[in-house]
Amino acid sequence: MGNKQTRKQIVDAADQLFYEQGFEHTSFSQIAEAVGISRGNFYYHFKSKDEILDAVINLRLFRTNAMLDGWEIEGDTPASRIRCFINILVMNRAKIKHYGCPVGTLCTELAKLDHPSKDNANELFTLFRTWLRRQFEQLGRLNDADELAMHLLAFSQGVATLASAFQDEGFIRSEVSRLNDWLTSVESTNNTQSEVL
Amino acid sequence: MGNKQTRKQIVDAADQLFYEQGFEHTSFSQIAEAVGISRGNFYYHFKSKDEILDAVINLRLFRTNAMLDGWEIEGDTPASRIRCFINILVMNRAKIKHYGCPVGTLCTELAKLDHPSKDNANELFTLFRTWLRRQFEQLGRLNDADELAMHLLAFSQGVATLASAFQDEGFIRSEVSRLNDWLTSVESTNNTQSEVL
DNA sequence: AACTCAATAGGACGGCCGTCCTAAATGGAA
DNA sequence: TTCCATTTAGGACGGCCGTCCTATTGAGTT
Repeated sequence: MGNKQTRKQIVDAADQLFYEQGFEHTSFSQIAEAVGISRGNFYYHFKSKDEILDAVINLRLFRTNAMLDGWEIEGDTPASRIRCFINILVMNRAKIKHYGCPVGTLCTELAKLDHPSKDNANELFTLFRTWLRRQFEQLGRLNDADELAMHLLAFSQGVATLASAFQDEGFIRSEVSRLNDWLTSVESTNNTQSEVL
Repeated sequence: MGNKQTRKQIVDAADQLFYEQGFEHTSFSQIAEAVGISRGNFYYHFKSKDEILDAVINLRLFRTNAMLDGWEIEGDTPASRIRCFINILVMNRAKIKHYGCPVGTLCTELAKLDHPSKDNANELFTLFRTWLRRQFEQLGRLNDADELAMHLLAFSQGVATLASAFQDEGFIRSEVSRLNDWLTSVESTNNTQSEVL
């Protein structure tokens, strides 16, 4: 069932449009135009718009998992792996300036819509949280690994939100520099001591 | 022109609905029902939905200004005034858990819609930024007052976003406690030294 | 009581939305 | 070539949207 090629194109186009314009604001016509297919043909591949959303979220979950797995190989120390995470802010700074964080903005929108798929979207956050927690545990912070993970996650979110509001890529760079200093200080302290954020 | 009473009711209802459901997702019918007037009567008070949005943003700007002015009187030291800001996270934790930060979520939505009023909404952030910067200056941090203001603003945003995604009020409390510790450390260092966040 | 004008109710309008239906095209298997 | 299942195009549908129009209400003035 379903031409996998076309289906993939639809999900990719929806993924991008949902990010740039939001889920609700994106119409079938726009996705159809982006893919180059007719509007009516949609319902051969998906029964509803919500089903496309689920496919987009699953795609993002898959990509995120792959990215995190890649960092496990790439970084040879827990700290360097965490720096991979911190660096996505810099790497994606142009898009973040325009559209904010793909995870945060989607979760925020679905929460306001009280959308059935909002928990699926929140799972994206959980993915990062769990992964970061494991890195901090490997760093020796057994007692507060989850706290540090949430802390880092929260601050990244805030940086993305403000960078978008103030249209300021420089802010991303300077705050990432701060974050790296913070991580260095976390590395050099034992796990009973609590850093000042 | 315009019954000020009804107009105020419309703006108040829209303010709340825009916060809880988002701007785009809120319809005239919903606002009309909330106020208890007919849908057609709207256009006597406002020419368009965008005009209501502008009125809502102006209302929020006014309220924010009043709140900040109040804190200037309430807090007798710059640090205690900043703690007023930090504390709104705790005070509004129930609503934040459900709907996120009213400023951040609105700015994010309008940015995605590329809405003409997005700059007006961003002015809400600027209000906080400028006020916080002044407090940090009065704290003696002349060199990095704006940086500290943005830093605090960003982190508050992130806390609100994650608290909403994970439906976790406890996270707000613990991160606010961290923020207060951070502020204490900022107080006790001179302005040439940069804290680790 | 007659008049005025701000304020309201209610519905008409064109448009786009998500959804659904059906006929046509496509392309590999027999 | 014929057949059949997959895939596509295109339009119909009901509904809600934001917008606009007009008749009516109602309170205050003279």
